[in-house]
Amino acid sequence: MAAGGGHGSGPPTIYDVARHANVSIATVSRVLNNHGYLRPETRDRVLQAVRDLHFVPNGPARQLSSGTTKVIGLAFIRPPEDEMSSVEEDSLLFTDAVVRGAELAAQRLGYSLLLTGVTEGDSSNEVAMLTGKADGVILLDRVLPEKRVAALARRSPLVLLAGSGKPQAAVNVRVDNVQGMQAMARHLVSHHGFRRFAFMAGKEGSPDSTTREEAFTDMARFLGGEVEPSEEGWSADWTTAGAYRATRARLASGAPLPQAVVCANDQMAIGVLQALRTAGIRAPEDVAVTGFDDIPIARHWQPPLTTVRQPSQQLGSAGVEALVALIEDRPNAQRDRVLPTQLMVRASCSCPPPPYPEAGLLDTGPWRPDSSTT
Amino acid sequence: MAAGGGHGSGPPTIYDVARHANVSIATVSRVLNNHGYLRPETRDRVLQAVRDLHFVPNGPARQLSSGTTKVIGLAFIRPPEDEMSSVEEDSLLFTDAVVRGAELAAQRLGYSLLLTGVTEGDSSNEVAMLTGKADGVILLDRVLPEKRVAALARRSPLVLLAGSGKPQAAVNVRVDNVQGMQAMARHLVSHHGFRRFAFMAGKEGSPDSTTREEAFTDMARFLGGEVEPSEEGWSADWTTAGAYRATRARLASGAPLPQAVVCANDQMAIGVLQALRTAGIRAPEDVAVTGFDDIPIARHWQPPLTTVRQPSQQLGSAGVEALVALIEDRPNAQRDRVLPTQLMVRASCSCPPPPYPEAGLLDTGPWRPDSSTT
DNA sequence: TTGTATGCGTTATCAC
DNA sequence: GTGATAACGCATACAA
Repeated sequence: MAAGGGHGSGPPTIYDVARHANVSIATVSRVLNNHGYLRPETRDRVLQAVRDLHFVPNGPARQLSSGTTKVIGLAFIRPPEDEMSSVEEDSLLFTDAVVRGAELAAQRLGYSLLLTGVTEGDSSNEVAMLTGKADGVILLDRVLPEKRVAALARRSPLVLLAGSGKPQAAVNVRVDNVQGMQAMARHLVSHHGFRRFAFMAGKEGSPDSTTREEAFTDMARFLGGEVEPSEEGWSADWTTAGAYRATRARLASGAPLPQAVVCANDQMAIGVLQALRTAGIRAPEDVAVTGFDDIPIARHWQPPLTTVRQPSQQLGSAGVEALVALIEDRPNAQRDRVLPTQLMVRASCSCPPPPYPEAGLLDTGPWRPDSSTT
Repeated sequence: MAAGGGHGSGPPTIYDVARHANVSIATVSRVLNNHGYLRPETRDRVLQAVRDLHFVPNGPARQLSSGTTKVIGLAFIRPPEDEMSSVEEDSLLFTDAVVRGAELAAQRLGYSLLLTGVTEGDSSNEVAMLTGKADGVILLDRVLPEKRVAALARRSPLVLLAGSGKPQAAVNVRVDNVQGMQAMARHLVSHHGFRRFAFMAGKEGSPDSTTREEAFTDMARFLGGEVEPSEEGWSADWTTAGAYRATRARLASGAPLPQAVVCANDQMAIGVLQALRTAGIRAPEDVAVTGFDDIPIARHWQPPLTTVRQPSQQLGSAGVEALVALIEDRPNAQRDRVLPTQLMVRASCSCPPPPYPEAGLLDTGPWRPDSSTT
């Protein structure tokens, strides 16, 4: 109720401005919003009053009256604080990049971003509340189970980012997992001649992991390769530590190793590499290892990681654009959008390193994007 | 005005809930906010109605009425889009980390974060507008000139993050640039015996850059070293690309090189390293290079970067905490807060690498924090 | 061209 | 315990 900060007797309102300029509040509102035509003289008087009083419009009042907030809510999963290795910390870059892209697009379109990190167990209706504060909501990577998504979508414009792409309830913007993994399979089978693979899956039931696994497995088999069932222990929970443990266990079993381990993300690929190194197995000479995402350290790792790049920033931007189209009811709104991925060939698949390992780093950074698809 | 999304006839209000539960809106408001005492029976009826109707309170209305938004505005400088190298884009930018920390603290304290990137020329009163939408505002680095800061502080609780610490108008939360840079100077002069330095400054007028430069210069000179004036071209705009260009220009001038280039942040250090490499100059053998921030890729770079770690996330958290204390008028509010920094000694200063370069990567990753101050 | 009056959905102050 | 009802600050339909 009270202004709260000891900042005088509350901020000035349009009433104050109106009095100061000898006009009505309607006139003030008009000049503030460039509506109707006013005598320039009046206009100037109002603007002067605005400056004199350091008037700033009250957001909530404006929003309440206009029925629109010009705010976009973005919810993302915040990992538990305790189990964050440095590699995990790096992985947050994906989220950060998405946020950055979203903020940029929002700004361009005249919206602001309301950020909401939700912890795994969600607990409260934190994200439902977003609905009341924003004109639309973006959900990043499965912050909500599908049922609740459908419910949300009924109440507010909604965009799902980096999800499975299945929910019909909302607009989906995601990345082309299938294309990326197919390119990977082609490269490993056709270029390197590998036949025996293992696929390191992410968290059980994760759509991203499932999609990537299926895409790789299908294509590899189609090309004559074979993939160990992930029940053989090739499964972790997206984390480096998990993949490290899984790989060590697998090594201890004594079963013959595959020629290549294809991982559902970069963090796990790094875990696999660590485990191999610890066991004295060379990569990529003895076993090739690949990842997915192209997190920043991927190209700085030893060996530099062959992986699939996904455009994180664009994902954020595209999400906001889709949402705004939805909010503003534009007909050209695409119900779904799939962003391309790109195979980044580096050394961990046993491709030879380029002459100047870091020459490309001022540019987009790959040693060499895959060219087999061009 | 209109509901806008074709989502029925507008979201339900407390009136709808009241009707559905056969009570008055006052009662609904009471159960929603846990005020006064109500008959449990009534309470349940209302809650049931809330569920039935999927009611979510209208934020703006609530905010207008209560006079508080429970929102914190965070403004940061957004680098020009065209000037974003992969290092800028991919690396956990200092800004991203701060945002993350801020979001976390805000959530804990019951606030949400409203993000506003401001482009260099500021142009509009974007950040002034924040004042009308949030209970308080955080300004990251140098988003506003000092005069406007003072004006803002008069109108709203205000926290300056990573600023000079000078403005008395607002609360300052920052990092101990001086201590970090002094440690760096001591290490380079006393341990390595370097005498001739250059300092690569960040954006002109940025308090962080100025402070770091002064701290390093003063200490280095005190220890008998000399530092080229930054007018000699050792100045960029915090970016890798800028530092790369500046360094190339400097090399082209033919002037003798310093023994070490100390940079105001990691991104620029990387730019310097790139430029040196391109020119066939070895680092750290011919010229040592150091950074500031300890962004994640710093320790993965070749050579791994000697730098000063600053607790970026904590900076964000501390900023929010200080702001909330200000907003809620708590007396224990510290006017100023300075977070410690830590010198991270790696290879780019020509210190020898540790036996297993990547051994620490599953942990927090530094090779070796500086021990000269202990 | 400008002023008057009403409504936006809540919270909170009264009465009952 | 619960129900009317007056703000909150702004936008806007309708008058003038």
